[in-house]
Amino acid sequence: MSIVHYEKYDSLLVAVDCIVFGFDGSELKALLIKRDFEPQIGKWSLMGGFIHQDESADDAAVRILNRLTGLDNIYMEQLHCFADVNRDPGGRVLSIAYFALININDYSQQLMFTHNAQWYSLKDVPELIFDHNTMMKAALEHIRSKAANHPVGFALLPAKFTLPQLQNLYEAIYDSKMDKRNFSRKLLSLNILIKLNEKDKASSKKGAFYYIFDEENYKRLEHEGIKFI
Amino acid sequence: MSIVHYEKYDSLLVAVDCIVFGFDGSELKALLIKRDFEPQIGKWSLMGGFIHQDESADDAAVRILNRLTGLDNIYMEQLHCFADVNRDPGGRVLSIAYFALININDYSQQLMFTHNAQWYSLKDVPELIFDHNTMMKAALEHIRSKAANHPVGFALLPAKFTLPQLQNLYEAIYDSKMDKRNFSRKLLSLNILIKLNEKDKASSKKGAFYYIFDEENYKRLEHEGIKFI
DNA sequence: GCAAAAGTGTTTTGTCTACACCCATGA
DNA sequence: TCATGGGTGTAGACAAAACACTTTTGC
Repeated sequence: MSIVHYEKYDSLLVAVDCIVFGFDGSELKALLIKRDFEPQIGKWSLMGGFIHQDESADDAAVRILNRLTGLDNIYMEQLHCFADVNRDPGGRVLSIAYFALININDYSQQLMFTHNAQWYSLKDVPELIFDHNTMMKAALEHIRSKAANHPVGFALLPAKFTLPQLQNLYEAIYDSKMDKRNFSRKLLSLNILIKLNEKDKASSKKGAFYYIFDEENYKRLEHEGIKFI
Repeated sequence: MSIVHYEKYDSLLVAVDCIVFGFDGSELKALLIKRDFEPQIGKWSLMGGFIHQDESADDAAVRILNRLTGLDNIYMEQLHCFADVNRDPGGRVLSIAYFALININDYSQQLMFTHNAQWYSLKDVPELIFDHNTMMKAALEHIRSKAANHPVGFALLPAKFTLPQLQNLYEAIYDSKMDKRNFSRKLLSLNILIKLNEKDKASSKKGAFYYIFDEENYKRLEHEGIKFI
C-alpha cells in the first residue's frame, strides 16, 4: 500500500482500550487489570493495546479482549476516540475506547490471573491511569442510554435467567429500584421472553421461573430499538 | 515528550473528516467540497485533514472547519472513528468523523468558493470518496437520535426564528410532517422559547411571531435531555 | 408456622394523537 | 375579497406510575 500522497503528514500511535462490563446477578462490575509495563506500571488500568498497521480498530479490540478473557463473539461497540495531546505521559497516543458486555461467569479464571485482572463494582472503581476514569464514565453513560432503548440482557446474563435477575440487571445499570409488577408487565409485553418449565431455587424457597430470550424478536428489538425505561 | 516505552509499535496517519449540516429554512443540507488533491482529486468529499502531532482531534476538527467556513464556536461533536485497514486507497489512514451544525447563512461565501464547497440537500448527496457516504449516513442517524432528546435549534437556526421555521427544521431532520398544533404545544411547554413582540412577514401575509431561545433553560435541556419526539 | 422472595391487577395520571376552524394581511 | 399561511382547543387512546396482598416452600 502506497502512502505517496500523504508522506508529509504526522503519524501517531493509536491504542484501543476496552471497558468491560459484567453482571454477577446483583451488581454491575467492570474488569480492570494491574498494568504490567511502563509507564505507570502497577496502577489499575483498562485492558488495552496498540493497533497494528494491518488490522482495523475493531479487529484490534477483538484481539485485545480475547487475550484478556479467552472469549470470542463478545458484544462490543466503539465508544469514543480520546485524543488529547497529553492524555498519555508516555507519548502522543490516541486511544479508541471500546465497551464490551460479558457474562461474568464465562471468562477464563486462568487468564484473569495471568493478567492480574479483577472485577470491580462500579462504586469501587479505583483511580486508573491516564484518562481511563473518564472512559469508564463515558461507558457507563453509554450503557445507560443504550439499555433504555435496546435489550442488553443477552450479553450480560446467562442463557437461562429469572425475571428477578433481569430486573436486578436493570436496577444495577440505573442504580435505582423499579416496581416488579410494572417491570414484568413491560418485559413480558415485548414478546422477547420465553418462560421455561423450570425454576431457579438458588435465591428463594419458592423459586423463580427461568426464562430464555426469543432470539428472533430479541434481535429485531436490538436493531430497531424500543422504549425500555 | 518521550515515546521511549512505545517505540516498537506502529504509528498511523489519523485524519479528521467533518460532516457539516446546515438548515436553510426548509431543507436540511450537507456541506461538501470538491477534492483538490490526490488521490481521487475532483471527486466530492467531506472536508477533512490530518491531525498534527501537537493538536488534539477536537482542535483539528475546529481548525479544519474554520478553514472551510471561517466560523469559530461551531457546534460540533465527535461521531465515530472509522478505522478499516483499506478505507483510504492512498494509505493506512484512520479517520475520526466529526459532525457539526451551522446556520447556513453564517458561513463565508468567499471561503466556499475557495474550497469549491457546495450545500447539497440530503436526498441529492452524490457519491463521495472512500467511506464518506457511510460517515454521512452515520451523521444523519446521529442527528436524528440527538434531536429526539436534545434541542438542536440554536446551532441551526438564526437567533430569531418563528415556530413554523422550527417545525420545518424538525420535519427536515425526520423527513416527515408533524401536526402544528401538537408541535407548538410541545415546544411551548418546555419553557425554552421566549416570544418576541415582532413578526416575520417574509413567508406569509399575516406574519409569524419571532421567538428566541431561553438560553438558561435551553442549555439545561441540552445537557439533561428531554423527550422531543 | 414463619420468614423470604415470587407472582399477580386495578386505578389514576399524564402524554400522545387526531382532528378543523378562524385570523390577519397583502395583493 | 380572496388566497395564504398563522394560530388555537378538545376528546379519545394509550402508556406509565402508584400501590398491596397472596403464594410457595425450606427451615
